[in-house]
Amino acid sequence: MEREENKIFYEHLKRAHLKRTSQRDLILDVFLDTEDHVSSEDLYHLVKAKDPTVGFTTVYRTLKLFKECGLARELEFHDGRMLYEHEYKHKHHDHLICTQCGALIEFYNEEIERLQDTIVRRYGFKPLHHSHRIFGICANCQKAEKAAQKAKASGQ
Amino acid sequence: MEREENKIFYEHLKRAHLKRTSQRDLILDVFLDTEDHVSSEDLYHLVKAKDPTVGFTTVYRTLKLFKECGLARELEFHDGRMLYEHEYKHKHHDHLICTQCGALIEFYNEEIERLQDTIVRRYGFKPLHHSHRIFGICANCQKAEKAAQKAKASGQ
DNA sequence: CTTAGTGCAAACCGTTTGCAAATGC
DNA sequence: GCATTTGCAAACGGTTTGCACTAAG
Repeated sequence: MEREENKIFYEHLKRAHLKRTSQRDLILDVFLDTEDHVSSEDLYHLVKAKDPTVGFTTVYRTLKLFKECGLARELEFHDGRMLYEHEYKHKHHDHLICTQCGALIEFYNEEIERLQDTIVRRYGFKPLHHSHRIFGICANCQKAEKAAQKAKASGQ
Repeated sequence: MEREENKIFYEHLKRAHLKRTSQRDLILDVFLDTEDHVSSEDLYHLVKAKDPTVGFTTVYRTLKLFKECGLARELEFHDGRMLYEHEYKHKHHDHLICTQCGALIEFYNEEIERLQDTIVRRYGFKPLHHSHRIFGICANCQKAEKAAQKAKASGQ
């Protein structure tokens, strides 16, 4: 199953005089099949399930290649780990991060993006990318918290 | 030289049944004398200059105490290191980060803060704090870059 | 047959912890 | 005296690199 992303990747390899290998092919396929966000570790395990001979280093380095050619976006998770998400044909967005369960909720706000532009202009700053994260408790965890409090109160 | 911050710290210690020590006193004084942003490493060296017997661990742990009592805010720098800045009587702000020289420029935008509120409300998300960083090249580095290009062009 | 990729193991690096000795209360 | 703190050294955990071997072009 050839996707547009495969072509983009192969062209990136050619452009940089890099080689197409079975490992890279597999890692790309597995990455494209993921949803949401994966760590290099996550992806490594998914790949290993299909071919146990692939090493972590290769997965790690291949993710860097995906980043270079615009297939993956790297984002800093709440504990300092890096997560990867699809970038190709995915609109830019930022994240709400639940510090309890780690859930990631994507948001996008045109107005904020516009305001950022006016801010950087004011400082003569040339923006390359940004990371806008709001940390807190997601709706689910709040519900669970309330239920736990209730149980505790009635138990006493 | 007793400052308001000293009182805040001592009260925090008392509240938590923690002890006031000469090390903690020194570390607080040195921290209060810093401007802008320091890493735990930076602060350690500044403290060590005044008292070489103080260990890194103590500085590190004391910074955590400052954070707890609202004297310091911890922020994630561009390479994953943590930086600390004064929080007491300092208005909330976010940062432009120069990926070339590491310069930090503070910005604050009322409108963005307001928009964040409406976003979290939409998701029933309870916000605790946020980190909004715009990475790019600061005005100074852009100038230096242009000068270098010019020099190269005339040299050829 | 030359250049790049792979996988292992080890280095890295800031952060964090276990512990025995020291200190505040 | 008891509980907390200190400073050392070592663990930690994710990331990154050196290197001998393998594979692509």
